[in-house]
Amino acid sequence: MGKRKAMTSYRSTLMRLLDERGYIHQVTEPAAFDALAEKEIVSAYVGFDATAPSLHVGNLVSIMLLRRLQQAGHRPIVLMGGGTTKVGDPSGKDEGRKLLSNETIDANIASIRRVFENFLTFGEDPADAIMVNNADWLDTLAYIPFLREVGRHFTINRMLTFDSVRLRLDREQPLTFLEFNYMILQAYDFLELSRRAGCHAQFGGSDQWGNIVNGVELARRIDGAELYGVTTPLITTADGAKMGKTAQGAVWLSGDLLSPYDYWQFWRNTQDADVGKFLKLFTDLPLEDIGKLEALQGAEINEAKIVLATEATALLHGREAALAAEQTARNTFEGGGMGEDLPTLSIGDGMTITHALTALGFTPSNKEAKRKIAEGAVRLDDVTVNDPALILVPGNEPLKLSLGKKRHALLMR
RNA sequence: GGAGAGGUGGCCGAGUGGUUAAAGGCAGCAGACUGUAAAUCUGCCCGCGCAAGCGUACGCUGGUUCGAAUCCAGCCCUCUCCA
Repeated sequence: MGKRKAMTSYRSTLMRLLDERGYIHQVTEPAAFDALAEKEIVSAYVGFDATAPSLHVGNLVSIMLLRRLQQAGHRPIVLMGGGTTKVGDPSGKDEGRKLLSNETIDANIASIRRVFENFLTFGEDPADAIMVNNADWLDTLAYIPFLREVGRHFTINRMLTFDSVRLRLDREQPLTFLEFNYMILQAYDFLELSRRAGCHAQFGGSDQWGNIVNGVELARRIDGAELYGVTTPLITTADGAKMGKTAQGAVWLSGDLLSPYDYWQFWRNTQDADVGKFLKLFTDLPLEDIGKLEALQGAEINEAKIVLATEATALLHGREAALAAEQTARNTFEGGGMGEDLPTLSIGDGMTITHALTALGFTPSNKEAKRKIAEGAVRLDDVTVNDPALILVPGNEPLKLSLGKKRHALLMR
């Protein structure tokens, strides 16, 4: 069963790479999987649910894990959860979320899949990534045959002990039979991918350990297949919070939902204590370079954060966009000036400062904008504004509107 | 189907007729200090409006009352135990 990463010396390129960069939390059979990865091209998958039109940084560890897999010469499989999303993962959530329509799920998948093209190479070669959708096999399952083939391998006794389920029961919150089936379907996915695509392993976050082990056991019982599971540590910030929240909400990977500049800023604001860890996980920089960067002390660590921000942004949005974001940030924060990558707002012939702040998304409401002005947090071209009724009039040069130290925008006609 | 408990702002959770836009905590935002860090301290934290003011809000719908999150009725939903 689950062993902590007891092994100190993996032999395969893959496992060494994963281990030294901090991706490994638990492995089902470390020695056997290590040996497999040394001897042949391994296919491994990560499942992604389609509950939103974009993935977010919380998914990034898994995505990077697939990237490492490919870098080590193996084959990543991206599983889109078109089928499982219709059921809903009960873990973590307090209550079952509202059911998404099939149309929404399909649209989400279409929107999500583009992100992977930035991190993985898809194609026909042995180590090229492929993408599959579990709706392809889940949607058409026949209930009774499925129960007889798969359902009989699951005991309720054991299912009730899983965190995702127990949490709900302990808190006396509802758990529907629909959601209760999620773990069975996910286990079945693993079996199905083993059969269809010769998949050897499943990766996932540490919260997926139970689900992954279920799949491993199911495939062994039904097919006698030897499958493996690897989980990543839950990535938290140094003070224990789950990473991935900003003022505007989740840190989306889609550029439509979060601009490259804002994405760059997210990484730039990393805590000191996390810089090394993040560089290893979220950039391709060699470990020697990372070692030097994380050794920087005091204010110098900011240079390491800039490298982190630029490298991480380059992976997702391309180097050009990353460098543009970096340049804008340098101009804005270090030069007291501005940069063209800042968010812009067209104010037409004039607009009150309150409305401009809200239109930019800096404040959630006009009321909040007024509060911020009253608090002295709002500046126009670096001069504090006191009048919430101030009307902004466009000039020849764009005006720089700032909220707090971090959020800046350009206003133009 | 029966008995009991319960549904309050992003979350947790007080509140049982007016002083309640609703205690407290968490999360969040801003200010000070800094390094676009952490920690700490301070302020803010439903919306619209320049403002006066207005509008929404305590599961839903009606009712009682000058006045309801608070009382009454019906309904919906959840949990626990029983069948």
